[in-house]
Amino acid sequence: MSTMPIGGLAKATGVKVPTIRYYEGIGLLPEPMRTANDRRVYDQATVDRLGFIKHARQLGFSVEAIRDLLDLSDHPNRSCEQANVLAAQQLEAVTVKIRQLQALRAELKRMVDSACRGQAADCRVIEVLSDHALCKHHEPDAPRS
Amino acid sequence: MSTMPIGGLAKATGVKVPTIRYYEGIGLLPEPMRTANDRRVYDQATVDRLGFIKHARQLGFSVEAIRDLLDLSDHPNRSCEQANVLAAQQLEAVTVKIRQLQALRAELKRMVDSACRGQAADCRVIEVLSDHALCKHHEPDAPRS
DNA sequence: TTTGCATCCTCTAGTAGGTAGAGGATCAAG
DNA sequence: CTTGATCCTCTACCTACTAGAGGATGCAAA
Repeated sequence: MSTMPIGGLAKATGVKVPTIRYYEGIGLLPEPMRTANDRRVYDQATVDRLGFIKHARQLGFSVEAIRDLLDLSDHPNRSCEQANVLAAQQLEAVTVKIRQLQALRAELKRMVDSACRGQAADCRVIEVLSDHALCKHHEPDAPRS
Repeated sequence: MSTMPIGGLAKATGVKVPTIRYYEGIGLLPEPMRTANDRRVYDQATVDRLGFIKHARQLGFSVEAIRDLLDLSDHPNRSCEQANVLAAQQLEAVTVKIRQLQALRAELKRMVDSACRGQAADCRVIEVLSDHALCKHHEPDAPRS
């Protein structure tokens, strides 16, 4: 009943077909059963697992972190200490990134607000980019995208 | 006087040596003069140009956008209209990303705040990840890191 | 002068997290 | 029975770099 081909799993979860195969390749999803003609067959458990993965990716967890979280989810009698640690780390990482982006946004906003209508020679945007001293954020690191 | 080898340029700008060669390879930096022994020699103009690139990267501009911005910077009599557009686009992209990350942070915070001390079976973190319905953000797209 | 370490060169491959396409087999509907 | 959608594997591409191999050179101390 609730068995489906890879396209069905894709529709059920909103994860693209090549991405599903990719997750299988890197071991996030187990190798599924196959039909006589080598087509993958999935069940509801895989829908749930892939939903978990998708949600975690949306929250910005790395594939490696997800591997650990799935492992915990697969072994409910283990301590969930590590899940807490991973979540806290991710929260911290997101908080830091927001701060970086806000500094960045402030500088971009100043650039945009003073945008000129003339030639590049007088362009504030170009000028600010040319002279780091003109801007107020002096972060040591670029916000890693 | 102000000519220097690639390591000097790296020190002067804070951009790593392999990254400088990479920028040359993709055409962001012009091919520099060479000594008799094939070593790259840079001048102050390149320091400035690389500073421009670094700053723009810190602001999150893509290499392609930087290519356009450098092109404008190289032709000061062109209209800077496009620089304004690029800056505005980048501002918009950063604004959107901040909003996404804030929604995400809220959900992570809820997860972390309700962290349990027990076994994975009862873990809120695992549970929330397993069931998207438990969370309040229903963004269609993942925040593209 | 020799030793030895830092710096330079080119080239290839790896990173994360996928996406895109080639080339071919198979399924399901009309 | 044919047509179009879906499936298969495999390789290559994406961004923006980073790491390392393998070898040549520069510069300073002993």
